[in-house]
Amino acid sequence: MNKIPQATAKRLPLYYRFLNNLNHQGKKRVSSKELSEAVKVDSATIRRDFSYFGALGKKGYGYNVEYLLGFFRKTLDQDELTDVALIGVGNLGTAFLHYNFLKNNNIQIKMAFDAAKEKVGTDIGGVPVYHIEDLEDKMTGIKVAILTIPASEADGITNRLVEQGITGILNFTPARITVPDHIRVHHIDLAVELQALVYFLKHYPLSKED
Amino acid sequence: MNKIPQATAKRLPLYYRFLNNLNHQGKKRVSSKELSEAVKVDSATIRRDFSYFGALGKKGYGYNVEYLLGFFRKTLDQDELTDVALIGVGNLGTAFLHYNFLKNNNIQIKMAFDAAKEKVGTDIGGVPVYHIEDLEDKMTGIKVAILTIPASEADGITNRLVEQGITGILNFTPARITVPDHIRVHHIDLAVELQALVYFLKHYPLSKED
DNA sequence: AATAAGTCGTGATATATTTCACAATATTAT
DNA sequence: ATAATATTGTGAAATATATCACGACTTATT
Ligand SMILES: NC(=O)c1ccc[n+]([C@@H]2O[C@H](COP(=O)([O-])OP(=O)(O)OC[C@H]3O[C@@H](n4cnc5c(N)ncnc54)[C@H](O)[C@@H]3O)[C@@H](O)[C@H]2O)c1
Ligand SMILES: NC(=O)c1ccc[n+]([C@@H]2O[C@H](COP(=O)([O-])OP(=O)(O)OC[C@H]3O[C@@H](n4cnc5c(N)ncnc54)[C@H](O)[C@@H]3O)[C@@H](O)[C@H]2O)c1
Repeated sequence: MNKIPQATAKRLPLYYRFLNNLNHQGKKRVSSKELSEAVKVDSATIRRDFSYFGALGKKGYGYNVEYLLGFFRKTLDQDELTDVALIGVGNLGTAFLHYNFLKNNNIQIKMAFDAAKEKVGTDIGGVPVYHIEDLEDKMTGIKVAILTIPASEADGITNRLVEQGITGILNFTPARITVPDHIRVHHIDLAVELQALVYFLKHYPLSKED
Repeated sequence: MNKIPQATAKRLPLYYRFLNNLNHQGKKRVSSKELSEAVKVDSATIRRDFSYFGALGKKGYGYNVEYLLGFFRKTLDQDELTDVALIGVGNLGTAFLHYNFLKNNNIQIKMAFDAAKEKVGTDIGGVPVYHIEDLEDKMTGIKVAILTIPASEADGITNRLVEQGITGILNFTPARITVPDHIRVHHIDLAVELQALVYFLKHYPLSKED
């Protein structure tokens, strides 16, 4: 595809969500300056981001909310549904199941797996929980997994997911898992985020928000 | 302080944790190459990161695990305890309370707040839950907060936190909150992370891990 | 119709981060 | 001892990202 910078790609879902809000509020037009205040991204950065997709706005006017939203809906494939499996129905996994990302987007946790007998067979937030031994049977066709198991289990389960044909993993365990090159892993390391915040507070006082 | 790049600062807690692991395993030395494989960061980047703190290794040898660990312990202020308050004891907040980041570091959730009567007065994972109305009374001295309330409540609570003297917020709500310049906010937007992962899978196939 | 105000899209520039590649040095093997 | 091997620390180059600043165009106002 075209060359959308990764930094831009990471902001797209954010723009999408705020445009959706504006649309629900009945707003018809929006400037990069207004959007900037809402999402806390510099207005020049927003204009640059949008410009990778062509000229979406009008000089002197701004952007048409509905048009922009429709454009991003296509670009972000909001019309295709992506099914996701969640592995590890513990504290964190259970929170995700209750939340379910479905709310206003195109991503849905379709099934969950756990090793504990008492969790298997239940239904949390409308998502069935299967035994981890049934992973290979049940998970056919699912390409994305959320990992919320203990760190010690991460490598073993990852290998099974790779075998099964996964293409993306959102990893909440502190383990840095090893996968073949064609598989994408995003790590969200909550303890590291908290430590980094504290480090910044002590060592970079008064700096601006990030 | 000196000029540690932010990108480097964000990796420090990660290095620290892996060095800790190595130390527990009884390992005495480690090379940037080995560390690179463990944390999935290019070895040149690791050497560059370390070099901001001076010459911590020995050519032809690598790094002494114990020495490096001691160095980072001081640098990351692992000896000072940072107290944190959590606001919003719902699905996500409860998971964090059970986890408590205390486990192997210097950060501790000291108290939690919620608006729901049935949660107030309880004790989750050893952390007392107070009523949100008592925020100003109870929270004296605490400089960091984790926000796990509904998005609609984010602005109001943020203002109260700012009044109370907070300096850092880890915000899990989808709202982009507004704060004065001297306050640092890190957003962790789980829905955005998942959407971004899916976007990358569809539009950047076969690219390497990030 | 003319003027003023607002806003985009983007070339140019600034800043930040990563990676290459190699001299210098340490360790290990013979 | 000597040679072979390993590994750091860093200048230089490459890449990535953010921001400035302004011409061109749109809309609103008089
Ligand atoms: N809870 C948090 O706030 C938090 C914060 C940061 C990181 N994490 C990380 O997220 C992960 C999950 O944390 P948690 O608090 O939910 O832990 P948890 O212990 O509550 O949940 C883990 C779940 O995984 C299941 N499990 C264990 N082995 C399994 C296997 N082989 N296959 C399938 N399921 C298996 C367990 O039965 C349990 O239900 C951990 O790696 C933790 O370090 C959690
Ligand atoms: N749970 C998830 O997996 C998940 C994922 C992504 C984002 N989030 C975001 O995290 C936040 C929390 O999510 P959740 O699933 O835990 O929601 P939740 O509804 O389970 O919990 C919210 C809690 O906040 C409390 N609360 C409400 N108003 C309050 C106030 N004014 N002061 C103090 N407490 C108040 C409620 O009583 C409740 O206990 C939300 O903003 C949500 O969008 C959650």
